[in-house]
Amino acid sequence: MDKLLNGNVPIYVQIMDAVKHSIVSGELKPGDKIMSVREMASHFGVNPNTIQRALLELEREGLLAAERAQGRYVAADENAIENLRKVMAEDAVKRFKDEMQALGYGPDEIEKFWR
Amino acid sequence: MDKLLNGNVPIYVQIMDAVKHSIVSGELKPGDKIMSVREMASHFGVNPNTIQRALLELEREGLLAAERAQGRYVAADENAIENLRKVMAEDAVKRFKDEMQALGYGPDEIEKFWR
Amino acid sequence: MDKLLNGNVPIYVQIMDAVKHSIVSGELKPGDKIMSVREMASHFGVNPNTIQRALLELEREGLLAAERAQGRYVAADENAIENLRKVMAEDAVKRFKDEMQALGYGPDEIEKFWR
Amino acid sequence: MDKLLNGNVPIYVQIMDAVKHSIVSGELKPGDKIMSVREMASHFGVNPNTIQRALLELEREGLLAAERAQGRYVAADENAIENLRKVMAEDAVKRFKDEMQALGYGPDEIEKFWR
DNA sequence: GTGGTCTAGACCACG
DNA sequence: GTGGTCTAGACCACG
Repeated sequence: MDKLLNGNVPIYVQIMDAVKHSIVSGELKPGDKIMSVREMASHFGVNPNTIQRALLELEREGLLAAERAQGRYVAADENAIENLRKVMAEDAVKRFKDEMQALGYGPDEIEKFWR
Repeated sequence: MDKLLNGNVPIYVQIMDAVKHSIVSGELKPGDKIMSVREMASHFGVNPNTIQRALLELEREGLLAAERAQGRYVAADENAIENLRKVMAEDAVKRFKDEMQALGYGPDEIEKFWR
Repeated sequence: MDKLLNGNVPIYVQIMDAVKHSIVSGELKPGDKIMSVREMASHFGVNPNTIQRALLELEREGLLAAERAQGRYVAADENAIENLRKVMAEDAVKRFKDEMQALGYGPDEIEKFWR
Repeated sequence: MDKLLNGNVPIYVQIMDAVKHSIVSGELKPGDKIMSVREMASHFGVNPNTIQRALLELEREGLLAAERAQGRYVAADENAIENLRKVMAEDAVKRFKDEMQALGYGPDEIEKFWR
């Protein structure tokens, strides 16, 4: 019997994920200004420092950029976004396969669920 | 931008899921005695009442049964377990498809990730 | 000589029964809002958790439904209520027959008490 | 919504009832010796004083009698027992009718449950 | 306000 | 020992 996960994914990582989803889904396009730290903090109901950390991390990944006194915008170009989408999809696929395997379904049997 | 999930899956549901996984994976077989309420409580680090609730729910689903002073055991037969496995797999498939769609992949494009 | 019953019907079952009686007697009609958990707890002089358990059980039976922040209401329609009334009556009949049999009255002899 | 009964039938009355049932069912016949106070106390898991009170009450009703150093026996004759049976049955009938009425069944409708 | 979840801990029946 | 019930009380999400 496994241990519980009890939601131990850090909030700032969840924030990063939400922003990434907004980007790959096209809701946010290259160059678009994103919400201010304060706005996001109240939107998600978390501390502004937590938002700060998530956005800094996303800057390091090259997805966002900040311009002093102008706010943050999407820095990734179409190419980078397409890449991100692929990586996130592969992640989802991996998690899915693991889940199916835990249920006792081998790679071949998964096909059955597609027809 | 979606709201955060912030781990709002109730602990008792997570416990139910852990037990179900133990059953469909074959770790627990029909008739097997499961851990006592107190054991599970200390194993998962939660209150015995939370375990109680999860196990009662699983009894209602017909997966477990209790015998006073003897403990609980797996009440589902092979058939019921096979059924549960299928339902859980279909659930996983649905969640996966939703996730892929959120990333902008249509049903057809998902196929690409299998070759 | 039988053992004593010593009132071992759990309180939450007694609560369920009280609510069911209110419903089949027409005191509570389909769609009617019922007392809040806290109100019932103080009305019956028991812990809110005990009420909670009784009401959850009744939800599972489809008699009640809850709307977050709005309270609970009677979810059963006239048909379901009529059905419940029948089931409860058959239960009462069965208990009565058992009691009469314990007193040494066969099914035929019970008729005498009706004229 | 009614108040709960919460098992408020006094234990000594429940004991009386158990003895009466043993008598009308024929398990105990006129003249039969019954269990000692101590035996009954341990059988029912209650205080001997509670048994004492129940048996004294039954003596007052003429059902039992005690003989110093010999124990108690059934003092009622066949006639008295037959009478007791009738009274208890009428009680059961009354309680049953009340229950059915609470469920919304009139005296006539009760007949339906007999065919 | 409402219901939903959870903890901490007690006491019971049963074998 | 085991599961079953109950209390007291906290904290949460939701509107």
